[in-house]
Amino acid sequence: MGQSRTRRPTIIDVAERAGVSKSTAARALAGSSNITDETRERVVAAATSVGYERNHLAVGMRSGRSGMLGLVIPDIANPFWADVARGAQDRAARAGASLLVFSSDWDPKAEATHLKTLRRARVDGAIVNPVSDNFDDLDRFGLPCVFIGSSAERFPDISSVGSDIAQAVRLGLDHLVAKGHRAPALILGPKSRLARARFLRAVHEHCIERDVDPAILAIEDGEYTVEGGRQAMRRLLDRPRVGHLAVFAANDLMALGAMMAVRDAGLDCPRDVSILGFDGIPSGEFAWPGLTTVAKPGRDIGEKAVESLFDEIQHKPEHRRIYMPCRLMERGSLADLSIAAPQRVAGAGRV
Amino acid sequence: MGQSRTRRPTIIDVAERAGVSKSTAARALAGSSNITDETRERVVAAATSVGYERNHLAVGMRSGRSGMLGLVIPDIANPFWADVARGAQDRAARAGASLLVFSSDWDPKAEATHLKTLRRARVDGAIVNPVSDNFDDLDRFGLPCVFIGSSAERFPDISSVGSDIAQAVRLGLDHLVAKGHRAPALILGPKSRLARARFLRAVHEHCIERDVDPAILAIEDGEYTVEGGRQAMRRLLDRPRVGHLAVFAANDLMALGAMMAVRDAGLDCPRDVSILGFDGIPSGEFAWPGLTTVAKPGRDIGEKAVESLFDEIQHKPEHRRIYMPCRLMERGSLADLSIAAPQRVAGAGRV
DNA sequence: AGACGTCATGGGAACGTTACCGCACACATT
DNA sequence: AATGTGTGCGGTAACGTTCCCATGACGTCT
Repeated sequence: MGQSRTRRPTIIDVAERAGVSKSTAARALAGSSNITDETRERVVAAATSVGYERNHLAVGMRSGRSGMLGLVIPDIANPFWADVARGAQDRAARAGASLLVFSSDWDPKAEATHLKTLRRARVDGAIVNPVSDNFDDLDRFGLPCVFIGSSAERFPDISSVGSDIAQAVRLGLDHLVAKGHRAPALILGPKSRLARARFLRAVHEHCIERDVDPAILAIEDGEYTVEGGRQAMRRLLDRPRVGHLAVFAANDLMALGAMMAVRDAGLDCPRDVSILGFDGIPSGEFAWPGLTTVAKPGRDIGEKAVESLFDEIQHKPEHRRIYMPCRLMERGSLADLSIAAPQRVAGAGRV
Repeated sequence: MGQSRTRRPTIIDVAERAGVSKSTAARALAGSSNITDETRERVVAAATSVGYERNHLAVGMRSGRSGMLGLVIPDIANPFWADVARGAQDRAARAGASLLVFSSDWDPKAEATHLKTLRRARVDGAIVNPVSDNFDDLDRFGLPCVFIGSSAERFPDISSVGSDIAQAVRLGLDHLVAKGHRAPALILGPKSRLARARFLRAVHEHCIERDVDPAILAIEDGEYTVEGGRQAMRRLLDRPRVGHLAVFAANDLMALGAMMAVRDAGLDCPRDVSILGFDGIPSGEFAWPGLTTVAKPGRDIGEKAVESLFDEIQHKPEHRRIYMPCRLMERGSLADLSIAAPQRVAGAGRV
């Protein structure tokens, strides 16, 4: 209460109170080496009685390990990345480490600044969703690093954790086929993003396995936003088509935007148009109809990234590249053509 | 590239390269005191040439200031808290500080653990959404602290930042009245939560000012979740009523749950039931109809909390208690009875 | 019984930084 | 010419911890 402004007790205070040297006190508190039980108990008692708490700054300076990890993601306010952060945080806490979180806003300059801050703070390592193409600085100072997200593929030398896009796309397309949609239209992200290419490649592979010509698939691009999805869907609806339209969007926000565009056009989802999303953000649950989507394991990615980073810090790079499996969240945005009317299958795919 | 495993350069390396003592090097790098321009330039050149970066751990140990702040919130994966975290993070970064984020999951034990970790990490101060009623430990070690959220009111001695519930409720009720709903039903949180009492008190005051008897308002409780709101709405719909029903939910998730319950009952929002939320989470935008809500300024709260914490750290407690204004986000979940049919006003409120 | 190993403990250095003090020199003042 | 004043710089201590080595006591083996 009143003694707020006094100095925090150090190990020397503990040692004095226990009547031993600081070396002995340190040993007793560390728990391990040669110490009489009696001495250890006395030191521990002294420590709790003065309210001693080990100074991690000093430990870090002495040992070269700060016990802190850095996390640089585009935006902590984005639900997916918040989920990643949560997973990373929990995993780090379980190992007694703390997490320094920074948002780069997809800005390479901000990213560089944050990385500099992390190095100055002497974090033991960093997890980064890379925006910039240039990571010389990271290499130069030897900051152990693990990348997350699709863009990590640009850096083959660095360990990374991401979602298994191939498996996710397969999951989504299999589900579409099961519901009677053989050749869905695609709403993809901007051509500049690497994630787009990976997504498209996975779709192609799947189509070829199923003897569907990938070329017949309708494709529209847009920004990875609600508005981007809305506009892409609008263009899709403007195209000539027969029967039911199924759409696979590369991102939940786009899928939700697409849903809005369907409504704007006076059509009904899922009666006239089926929509499948990709991400698994909570908002999809509240849309009407609920958005069926392929959910990325954000939290698991965060956890695995931390584990991978620990390996990296200890110089045992067992796994260079980890892909986490996604799972399907079935809600109401897909019509089931296989039961209701098995004869009239997806628009462009047949006839 | 190859020189990864070499020791990071210290100020001594800089000093040697510049041909000065480390004191001089430190002075030159600090920028301030008596130094020839020529010497300073030489030191700065040496620093950049060896890639020197000041070790914050050492600085922290020497100065007693770690340059880090702690943030303990219920859940970083909750959109509102993520928004708070984002604001705090940005504000801290602007001041050259880093933020350590922890999620307590509304668990007092986890909260205590996180606070202990923060003290050990020697953060300069902490921002906490308090779960526990017992903060003796905080006082005892004199960790500068700022509280956020409604529950902060339990601790009158500690600075706090929160949303202005009274103003928010007034905003919501005024809007309801403007749309022709004089006496809305309320969906509130559990009786144990302080936020509930504050919300209800604000409603009462507003009603009395408007000559409406608060006792006539229908009230249902529930957990602050989608399911809680759904069940509360179900009970509300089971009650006898006349005409249009308007509902003010104390939380957006509950409001979305209520919306689902309306749909489950075969009714239409906003035709049969109007729903007003409170929080401003992004999901409200994607619901159908879009959720009209009173939005809390999460980001601003985070920023203000950091500023307040800086004041606290420097022992100038100018403002002990800050309430941030909320704003109305109008979307589609409220029927406008004032135009369409001004004669048949809200159910229980009249006649 | 003497040499040696084991074990609990104490003393000191080191991590990288900054604050303080002191020294030497230049210049202005009496 | 002797004294004060200011300025640029170097030396050293200190922050709190851990690690290494030295010391002394005790027990064991030949």
